[in-house]
Amino acid sequence: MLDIQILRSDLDNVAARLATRGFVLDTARFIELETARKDIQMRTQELQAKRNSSSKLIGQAKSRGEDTTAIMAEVALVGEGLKAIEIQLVQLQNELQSMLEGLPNMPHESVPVGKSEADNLEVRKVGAIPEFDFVVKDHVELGEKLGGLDFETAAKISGARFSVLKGGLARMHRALAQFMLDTHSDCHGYTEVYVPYMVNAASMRGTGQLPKFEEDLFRVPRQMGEEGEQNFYLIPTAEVPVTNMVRDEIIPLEDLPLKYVAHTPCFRSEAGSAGRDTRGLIRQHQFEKVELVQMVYPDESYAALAQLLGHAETILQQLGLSYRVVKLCTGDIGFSSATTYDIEVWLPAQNTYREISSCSNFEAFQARRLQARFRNAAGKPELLHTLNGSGLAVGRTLVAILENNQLADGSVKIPEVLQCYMGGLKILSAS
RNA sequence: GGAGAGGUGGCCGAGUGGUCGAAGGCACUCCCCUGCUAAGGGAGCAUUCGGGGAUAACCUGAAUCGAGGGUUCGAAUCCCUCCUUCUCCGCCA
Repeated sequence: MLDIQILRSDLDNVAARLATRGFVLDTARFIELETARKDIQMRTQELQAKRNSSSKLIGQAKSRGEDTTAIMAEVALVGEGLKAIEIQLVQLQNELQSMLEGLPNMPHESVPVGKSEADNLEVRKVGAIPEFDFVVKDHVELGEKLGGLDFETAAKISGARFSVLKGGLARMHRALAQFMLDTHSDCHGYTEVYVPYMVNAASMRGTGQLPKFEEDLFRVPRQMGEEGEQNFYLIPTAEVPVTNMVRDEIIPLEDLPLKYVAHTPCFRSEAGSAGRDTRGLIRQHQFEKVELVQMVYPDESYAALAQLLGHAETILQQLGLSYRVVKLCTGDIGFSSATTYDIEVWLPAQNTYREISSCSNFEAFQARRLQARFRNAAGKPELLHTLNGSGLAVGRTLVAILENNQLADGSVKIPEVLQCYMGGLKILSAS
């Protein structure tokens, strides 16, 4: 959520910056709502002040044993007027609030202006692209040949876009998550956390998935009390539960930065991407991810983003995978993000780089919704900056290893750093 | 699932209809005192949103005592619904 003060004081500039990401801010509507809000709010508060002071007088008069019927009648009249105008005020504030919640974050000045992913900026390429002297197989073929990847059974028990992993593949999948968790907590200073996979609506709202992106989520209806219904939502990323840990909190300055790593499943309905990546593990309703989350002092958030990106890259380097880092342009960054770097891993069978991590600085955008603050040197609460990034998406990492480490006979070399997680095994073969 | 007790400011903790945004304590900030031990005295110290002011200091209004609704001229205090925490029992991984 953007700071409404900025909208009030610098509306045209905000509109211009949002326009770079293809968002049209209805400035006329904002001004209209804001003007009405100001008027109604002032009138409401005037009446409330009158009621308060009169009620106070009644209290004083009664304690002296005086007659209060006249003044009470007068205040009752004020109360009537108040009821009506308070309803108006609440309506206006709700409209303003939902308009505000619908606005995406403003891109950082350093973000390249562009319309689509075609305009993203390649920052660096790391690692040589592997060459093969045989025709490469994709991960689906490799996995099925190895007997460890089974989409038909997954379709039977759940449906499309689910998978069953078996044997060595299942174990490598687990090994990857362990390796990532251990690396980030032992070497990069993150505290490992275990968190709920279902969260309430307030949490989804806090990190910006709601109200705008409900269609991408899996909702779990839940009967509450007599008639009330209160939904759970399956998390689309660990970002949601982990970042929400600081919702409505004031963190002591000396505790910053907070750095958390969590391994969770992620659930996405992918409503908008029917027909894309229907083959294989690339795009699933359920996948696993090791997520890095930081809450930091505002001045340090860009340094923290660079670090966090490096932490994610370390994993790819240690696995021996080739990748590139891309800075997303204004037209391609996510709703809540001010700056995003994607890490894309090389997939031989697709002959291209594919996203395996996304690292973002949200600045105060999430913190404002979350009321996630710290106490600054002057002792005043101030909004934190929040960041997160995948470190990494486990399923896609598995895909990358299968495809990049394949041998001519369809067996797959296990990266050295994973071998200790796999009982010393060096190679996956059909056996 | 059953029974009971709670949810108040950064923390602890008073407060059962009226000058309470809220006693007291702790922590913190500033000043004074004291040459020295986790000593004493004084002052300040919630958040959010408005209005004024230089988008300062500051002045001023409103809202907020788990959430939402209700009663009332007036609610932290009374009523209703919900959420949540703790204790005991049951059950279970």
